[in-house]
Amino acid sequence: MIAELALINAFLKGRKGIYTTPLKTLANEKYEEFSLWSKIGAKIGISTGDYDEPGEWLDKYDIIVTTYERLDSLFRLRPKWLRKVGVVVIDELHNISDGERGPTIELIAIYALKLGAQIVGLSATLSNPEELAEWLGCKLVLSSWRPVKLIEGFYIKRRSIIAFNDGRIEEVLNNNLIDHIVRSALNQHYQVIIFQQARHKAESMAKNIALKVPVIDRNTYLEIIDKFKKYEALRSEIKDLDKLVMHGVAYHHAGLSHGARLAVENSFRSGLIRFVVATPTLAAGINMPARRVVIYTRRFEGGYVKPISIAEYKQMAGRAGRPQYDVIGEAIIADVKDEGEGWRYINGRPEPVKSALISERALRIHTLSLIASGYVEGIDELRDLLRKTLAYKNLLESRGVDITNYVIKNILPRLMEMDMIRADGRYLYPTKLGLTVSRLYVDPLTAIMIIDELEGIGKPSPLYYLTLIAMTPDFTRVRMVGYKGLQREAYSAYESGLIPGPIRGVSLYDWLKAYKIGLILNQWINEVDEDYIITTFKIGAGDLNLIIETASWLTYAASKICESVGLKNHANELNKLSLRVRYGVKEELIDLVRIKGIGRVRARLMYMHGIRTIDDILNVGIERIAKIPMIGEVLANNIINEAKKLKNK
DNA sequence: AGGGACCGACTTTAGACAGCATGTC
DNA sequence: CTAAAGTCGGTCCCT
Repeated sequence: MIAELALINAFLKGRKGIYTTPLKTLANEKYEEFSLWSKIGAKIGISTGDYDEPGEWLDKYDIIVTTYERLDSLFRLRPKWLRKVGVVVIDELHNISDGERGPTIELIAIYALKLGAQIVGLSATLSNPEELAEWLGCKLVLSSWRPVKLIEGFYIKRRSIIAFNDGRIEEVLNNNLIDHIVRSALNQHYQVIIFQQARHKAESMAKNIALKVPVIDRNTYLEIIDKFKKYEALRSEIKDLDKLVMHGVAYHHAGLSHGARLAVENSFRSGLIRFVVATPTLAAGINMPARRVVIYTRRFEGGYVKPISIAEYKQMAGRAGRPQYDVIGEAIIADVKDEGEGWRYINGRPEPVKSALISERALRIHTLSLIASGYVEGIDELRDLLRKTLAYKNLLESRGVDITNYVIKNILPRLMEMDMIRADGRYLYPTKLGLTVSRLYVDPLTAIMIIDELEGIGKPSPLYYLTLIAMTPDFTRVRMVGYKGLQREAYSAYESGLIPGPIRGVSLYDWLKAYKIGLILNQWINEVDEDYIITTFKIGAGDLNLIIETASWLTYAASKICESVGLKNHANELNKLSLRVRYGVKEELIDLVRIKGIGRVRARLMYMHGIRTIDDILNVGIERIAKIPMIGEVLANNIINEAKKLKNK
């Protein structure tokens, strides 16, 4: 409400407002919510990687909803309308301590301050808001109001009870927590979300629960299956989840396709599904509360098992209680080692957030962007700006270290070696490469790895390019399993020149991972069926999507990077490859797939029926197109119209 | 010979943003 | 640094 007041206040004064969130789904949600304000004439816009409207275009909107990275990218492009921005709202501000994405938030805040905009930071899990408010020059507003009362408790196995913080004790029958939770939920007719910390645990627990729950009625079951079909979950996913939803149970994690996730969320919200076992995907953002939430707290990380943070726990506990239906919500911790730990989760404050703008990677990326976008034109200016960061403040206070020295002595020279930045006395300016890299939103190191590897080699195969981009730091964060057995195969591929060797700084495992990603993408661009790919490579549909998305972005970026340093042949090859990755097609279908309404499957069918170019479509006549399987008259008509449009361009 | 219980070695472990130009099957 | 589940292949025993 406070954020909305600030946005509307700015609008009434003729200023623009920006609302920035960590997730695309959250951005969509806010965009829809804010659309209400069109009643008073405010024009609402959205800008994420999914819907782009290039920088200058957004001028027509009064309130713009973005993701953090998108806003950072907009600030770098410096469209003229930025002058008109009166307020920047940063949602889920605690993310500032996230190692990957926190630095982006920090930079957004700095840019906004530089614009003189009012900043509104929002967070429900922040123990040091005073510190952040002071840094941002904001006034702190605290509120503990919550639409539904939250009661927290934990399971004490030794005594076979759940102890709640309102003093209530709940007996656990047979000392079997999940059995008890399921039984009470069935008796009292409420829904439960269980948070596990590993995908396989979420899946196996969902299967166990399904065994304890009677089959639901057939119509409800069919309704759920319909949703999976409507949202376009893959056949293999429906097959896996079928036996669970039959009992009103499902699992939910990022390995599922977007469609399968939507189907689970939607079925739960409409009460068709009673139990969902999820990983922390459901903790942030998605509006899917339940009367009861059960939380497992142990996660394997960095070589051993450790408990999740209080902040993470609070984030998940916050899912308990549905505003329209419940008077209270209950969060139950399932696996504390003793009572002390239980109370620490319940009564403890979330860990104070600290700046993450201290890693070499983050500083490299953002130092380049500051100079490339012209916010900083000299060393002294750079130093002044860095002194405004939270990182500067945190490091000076905790260790007496001045981070600006590190940037100027280590990061800056490295960027100059990469020939992305040049200095003229104390004046700093970007090279063409530096400018390109910053605009493409890639890590400078990614660009250097690509250039170094491709310089001086001829025309490698798609697999070579794909393995290369999969090795870059912008890609290695993608999860991948089952690559250890590929060592021998990878070496022989390397020896026959099919793939690049491990580039300096890339570990053996990252190289093998890259090879497996290369193999997967190579299948994808050769039109192998999605279901077949995920089964043979043992990855989730969601994982495949992430790989495709990332590869499509990075092949495009690689193409532009090659172009900027005169590697023209590679630029052309990579450009073609990026289209092939985006659509999952062989080269001969690139022309057809440009048409709205035609993807990889229909394009192949048309090709087999002798329609191979846009000209063919315009020449053969509607009957022949409508006769092709999966294409009817309506679609054929649309296809012809779209082809005409493309032809006239 | 075939089936199944059992055992030990080995593998794996959360999430999700970004370019560009417009929809997919 | 505080683990646990699944997979795979082999062995042993019974029918």
